Amino acid sequence: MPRLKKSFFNRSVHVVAPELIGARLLFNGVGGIIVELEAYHHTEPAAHSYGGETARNAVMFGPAGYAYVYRSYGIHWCVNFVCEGAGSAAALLIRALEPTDGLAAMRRRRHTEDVRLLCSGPGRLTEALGITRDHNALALDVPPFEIWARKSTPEVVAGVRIGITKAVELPWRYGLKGSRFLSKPFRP
DNA sequence: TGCCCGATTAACT
DNA sequence: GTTAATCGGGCAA
Repeated sequence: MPRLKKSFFNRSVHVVAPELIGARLLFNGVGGIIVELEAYHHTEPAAHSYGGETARNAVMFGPAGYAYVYRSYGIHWCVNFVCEGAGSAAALLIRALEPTDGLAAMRRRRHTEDVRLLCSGPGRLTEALGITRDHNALALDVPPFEIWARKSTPEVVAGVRIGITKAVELPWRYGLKGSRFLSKPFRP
């Protein structure tokens, strides 16, 4: 399967999102299958880019195919894939992986043996992969990032996003149906 | 400069 | 189900 190039991300965030479910994300060789993500767009108030460009969210306003990393609750790091290209300020928050590569490194960083607790959550997966602010604005199509296209088309489900207080009704959360590695189940 | 609060998690009851 | 931890962005003063 081909490694995804920047052009892959240069489309509507809602086209890219379901195509990334089932894709493999590696960071320095550590990672797994993307099973959950959420879309954000500058036209809706839950997005960091909603209020316009600032020093923190500048990467979201740049070209597609780059990583936007931010600090969450002063404790965790979260990683997004910028989509749609300059001006759209759209991105996909990676929320959960099914761990497949570098399990030993993940267990060491996460201080747990339980494979279900390694990457099931946006803050957990960045800790497991070793992603921090140092990696903000890195390109997604060259190391340390590697993103591999999925081999088949999985069943994708959608639902409302998690942990937000604005635009709560938008069904912009995407997941791999039936995965046991989701950060939370999807409501039927 | 000060204050509020968040795209979360883990450890509680 | 509830809550502490922890800190930088964004905005009011």
